[in-house]
Amino acid sequence: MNIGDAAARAGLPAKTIRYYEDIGLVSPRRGENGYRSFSPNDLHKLVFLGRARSLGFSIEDCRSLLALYGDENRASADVKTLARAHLAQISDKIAGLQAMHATLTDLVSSCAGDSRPDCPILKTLSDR
Amino acid sequence: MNIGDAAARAGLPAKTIRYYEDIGLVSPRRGENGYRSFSPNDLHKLVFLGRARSLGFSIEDCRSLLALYGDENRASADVKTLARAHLAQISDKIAGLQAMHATLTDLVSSCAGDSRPDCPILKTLSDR
DNA sequence: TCTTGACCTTCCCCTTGCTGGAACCTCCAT
DNA sequence: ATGGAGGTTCCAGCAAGGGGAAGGTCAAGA
Repeated sequence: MNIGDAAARAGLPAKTIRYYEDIGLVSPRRGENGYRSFSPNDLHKLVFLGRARSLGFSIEDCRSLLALYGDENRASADVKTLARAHLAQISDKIAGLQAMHATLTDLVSSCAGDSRPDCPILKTLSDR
Repeated sequence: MNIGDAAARAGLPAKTIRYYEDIGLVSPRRGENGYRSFSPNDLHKLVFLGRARSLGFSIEDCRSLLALYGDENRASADVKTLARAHLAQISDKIAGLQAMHATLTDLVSSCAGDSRPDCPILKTLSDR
């Protein structure tokens, strides 16, 4: 299967797949013509990667997850640890964003939003 | 005031301040020796930038905010519009992260996390 | 057979918002 | 005069790809 089909089936841009090959996440064979040839297993990996990425796992996490997936003797504890660490990062991000959101919501609601220059948003940002 | 003092007072790394000068957000004068010399107004801008950045505004948003701040004839509506757009982006990000969080929480809680290889997390990622 | 258009290849630069480091200059205190 | 703590520039790199150029290949239609 050529990269275009693999991309369509995996739901990933071809560019992304090439990048994944570049960094060693997948290693499709090459045909006589130099085209990448994706096996069902390669495709499967790509789908796996797409899902892991859509859950916010970093590329390095994905590399670890793929390794664990391929390891018959893995301990599910290792997967769980990785996922929990990621979960904690997500929580942190959410908390940070919610703090921003709260502050900004206050500021926005206190701003008249008319043609006059007075603006509590700018005032807050520039306050001494 | 030299960059080190400006950095300490603004709560920004010196590197960041040099970067901000590079992209035209601040324009401190230069002394005879080539050192940057920050005026109180420059410092004020840096503090402004630090706060805006900490609220998640992009550099380009910061540029606009600074321009609005310096414009006596601004309409507060323009500031509000900018802030609201940013708020919407934050909301989107939060929603995305919360969806990830929910999914991952489910997966994590369903994983035994022991020494056996069976793992619903990997199973979900690799499911056909 | 020729050509056209879709697909593939590599390559390098661009993005965001900095951060680290190398090589070098300047200032102040001893 | 010398040492160390500042400052300066420039270059490289991070995540995770995206854009686009220059060129090779393949399959179908005239």
